[in-house]
Order: sequence, then C-alpha cells, then structure tokens
Amino acid sequence: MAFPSARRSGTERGHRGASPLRAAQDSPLGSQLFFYLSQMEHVFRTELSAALTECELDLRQYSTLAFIADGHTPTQHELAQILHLDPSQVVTLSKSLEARGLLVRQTLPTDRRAKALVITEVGRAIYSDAVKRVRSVEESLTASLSRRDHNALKSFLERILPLS
Amino acid sequence: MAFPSARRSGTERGHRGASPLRAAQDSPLGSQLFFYLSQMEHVFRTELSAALTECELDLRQYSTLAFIADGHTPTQHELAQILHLDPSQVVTLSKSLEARGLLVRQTLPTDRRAKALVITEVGRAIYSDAVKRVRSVEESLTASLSRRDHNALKSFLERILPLS
DNA sequence: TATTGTTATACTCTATAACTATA
DNA sequence: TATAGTTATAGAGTATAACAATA
Repeated sequence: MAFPSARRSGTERGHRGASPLRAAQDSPLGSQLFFYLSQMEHVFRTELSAALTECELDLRQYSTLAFIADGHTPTQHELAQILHLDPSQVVTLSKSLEARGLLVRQTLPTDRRAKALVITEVGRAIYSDAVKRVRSVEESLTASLSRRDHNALKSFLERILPLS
Repeated sequence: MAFPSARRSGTERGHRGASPLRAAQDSPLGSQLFFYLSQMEHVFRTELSAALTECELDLRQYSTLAFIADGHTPTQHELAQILHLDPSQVVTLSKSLEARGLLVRQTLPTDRRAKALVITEVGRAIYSDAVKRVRSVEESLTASLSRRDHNALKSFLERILPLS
C-alpha cells in the first residue's frame, strides 16, 4: 500500500488538521456507543474533579458523601460495590473522610464485623456546598439539552443499567 | 445522633440487604448524571474487554484499530488526544499493534517528526472480527432500548460532547 | 523556539495475599 | 467455613523529565 502523497493540512483523507475528536466521530470508532460514553465520562470526570477541589474533595469522596447524605448508612462493603472499588481501597477512602469529621464509621450492633458509614452534620454541610457545584457543572455540560431531553437521557441510562 | 437500632435486612432506612446499586439510585447520588455515566462506562468497559480477549485485543488497541479502520491515518499525537493518553503511552500502544502486523507507523513526508498510523490488511481483518463482537455486546447491553431510543441516546451524547 | 516521538523513571493507583474478628 | 474489614505489598498503570530529530 503506497503512502498517500501530497498531504495538505485539512484537506486529505482523514481530516488531518481538523479536530481530532471530529475525525474520531467520522471514523468507525464514532459508530460505537462506548466511544461517546467514555468521552463523556472523561469530560464529566475532569470538570467535576476541578469543581470539587474548592471543597477539597475528590470525586470518590464526593460520591461517598452523596451516597450517605440522606441518612443512608451503608457498610464499607456496600460502598465498595457501588464505586467498584476493592474493599481495601474503601478503608483509605472512609478513613480520610472520618479524619475530617465528615462521617463516622460505626460498628453494626447486628454484625460486629461490619462498619456502617454515617454522615455527620459537618459532612452534610460540606456535601450541601459540593452538590451545588456539581449541579452547576452538570447543567453547564448539558446546556445543549432541553429539560425534557435531559430527563430522557437519564432515563435511557437508568434503563440500560443492570439493577440486580 | 443515635445509631438506628433493631435493623432487619431489607426493611430499614437505607435498604440494607437490597441491591446496593438500587440503594445508590435512591440516594442523592442517584440524582446526578455522572453517577449513571460512570456506572455505564464501567459496565461497557468490563463486557467489551471480556469480548475482545478472544481477539487478543484490549479496549485501547481495539479503539486504535477502529479509529484507523477506514483508512484514516492519524499521527500518534492525534491518537493520544482521542484516547486521552500521554504521548509516551501511545508509543507502547502503537508499537504493540505494529509488532503484530496490524498497523504500520510511517514517517510523514511532510513532517518527518510525526508518524502516521496506517492499518494493514491483517489489521483490517482483525478489526472486522472484533467489531462484530463489540456490536454484539453493545446490542445486548442496550436491548431494553428501541432502535429509536438507541439513536436518541447516541444523539444526546453527541450533542453534549464539546467538538472544538 | 516549539513540536513529535522516544526512553527511562518516578509516582500513583489498583489488586493480591495474609490476617483478625465475627458470623 | 464464610464474610467484613484491615494491613502490607506487589503489580499495573500513569505522569514527568530529559532527550533527539525536525519544523
């Protein structure tokens, strides 16, 4: 196969010089849902992480607070399942939040092996501040969608997720 | 705050014993788009990776082939942007594919610093096999969506993605 | 001077194994 | 025996810095 000659920026096959993301969309990669999913996940992760630095929270710490903010008291094992983490990673995660007084880890009376994660008042206050920043980022990122489309998108994702 | 007493599996606040994912959906975490996005990304990544082991490709190698399968010849730098990788990681990635004869790395005549990634016939054949497996997984994962909803979902994601 | 690719390496993150306590 | 949590550590993955070649 001969090498394509006489390349000129932006005019040759393959869109060299144009937005690489656009080129990817035009390629076979752009016909696959996973491509968009991972791109989106990357953009959200990047922007949310940046917004949360002001609360001195990383995305994982924030997700933990969000999970327990309404009084839900999961065990560390349950948190590991939600965040797809190894139980040993949850030790570090939950201790980091406990050290800042954002939650307490209470041994379950009904199963003294397990520890329930319980949010504190301070944790609730920090979460309350953080969730505003998160909502602001999500609204800004989905500004091109109507309220109706935004809800439809979320419902599609919910329907695809395996719930068992 | 007193510790909730007399817990019984599946009946107490927080749904202990029920699906942890369901509990997360019912929590404040479940009101955020990023939660669904990252869960979905995880499910897709897991299942696609598993399906691709039969072609001895990881997701990153597959994405590279998909990007160049139609004859597009990006530089390593462009691939790095698409996959959000460090240029040094692309060296390993592209060399691994070149070593298997799935692509060649051609120095650009117009810029001898850069190397264009060009798929080979063997690469095209492997991709052709791999893409069938990928489509099969994606179809299975989105089986709960109609064709129309599937397209709507993709279009939502496309509209959110920043294209510049 | 800036950019592409490259190498070597430091760093971080994740997974694993072994252990304690409890069921 | 099995499970929740813990610790230490090995392994994998990522980011950084320095460099060569080219623009």
